[in-house]
Amino acid sequence: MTLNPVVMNPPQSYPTSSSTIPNLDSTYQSYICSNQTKLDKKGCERRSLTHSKPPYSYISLITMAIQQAPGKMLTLNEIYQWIMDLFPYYRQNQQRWQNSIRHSLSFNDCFVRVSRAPDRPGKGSFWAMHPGSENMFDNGCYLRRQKRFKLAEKEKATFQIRKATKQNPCSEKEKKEEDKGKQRGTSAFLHQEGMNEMGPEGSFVDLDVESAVRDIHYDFSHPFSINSLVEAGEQNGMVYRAPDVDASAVYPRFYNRSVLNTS
DNA sequence: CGCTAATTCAATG
DNA sequence: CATTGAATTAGCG
Repeated sequence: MTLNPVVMNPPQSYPTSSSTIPNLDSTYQSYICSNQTKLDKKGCERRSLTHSKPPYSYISLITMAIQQAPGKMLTLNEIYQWIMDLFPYYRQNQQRWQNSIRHSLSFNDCFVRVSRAPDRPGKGSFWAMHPGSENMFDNGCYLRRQKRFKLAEKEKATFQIRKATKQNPCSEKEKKEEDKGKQRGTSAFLHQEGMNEMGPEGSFVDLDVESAVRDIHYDFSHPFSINSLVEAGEQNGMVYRAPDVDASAVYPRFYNRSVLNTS
């Protein structure tokens, strides 16, 4: 899955409608631009639009969260946290959007639940990307994908990730714990079975979670990837700096909604 | 405008 | 926390 397609140069002009959002990067830049505090005609400081709704679908947000994770898998709460840390908008109405996140995780085949192995106790299971969903956003990060990633009923019923062991840390914290521990050993694997007509080899396929989940060619080192942008933001004290543009012209929908919600 | 992806409400385990 | 359904909203070709 590549959320940040081949756009080496940031757009000189920003999209004027949601239908022209080319990819995650310019989308993010535009979003940041729309969040700049402005002064209204009376010179009064208008509420910062930091809380405007991010131009990403829940599918995109979840995918980004999981991909930026060292272990390429996160627990529900870690996903919530990542989203809230990056987008202030989601610090509000948590009950509503978090329910939507849960619905997305369960409903979309691109997300697979990874149950915890005995050696990694904790609350809730992990969520990872299905290995076959890597090209979901190849045509750019749209609010809506062209096609939904859907598994055949056959595969859906038999495919599942069995366990997440310490070989698959999902956070920096756990990563450290793992480091002082040992390396290979317990089995973490993708488990597929039931395809009897495929013979012994095909009827039971074990794939290492590490290769199946972690080694998907994510490309987040791209200079304009969201991660790079986020890092840049953090280095600037989370003070997003962007060209001065008219936010309402970029994302009128988000802009207006935010204004209406101003409290 | 039509198709269908995404979001929301919410019941149930 | 996870799954599912039904109804509604809303991107995008």
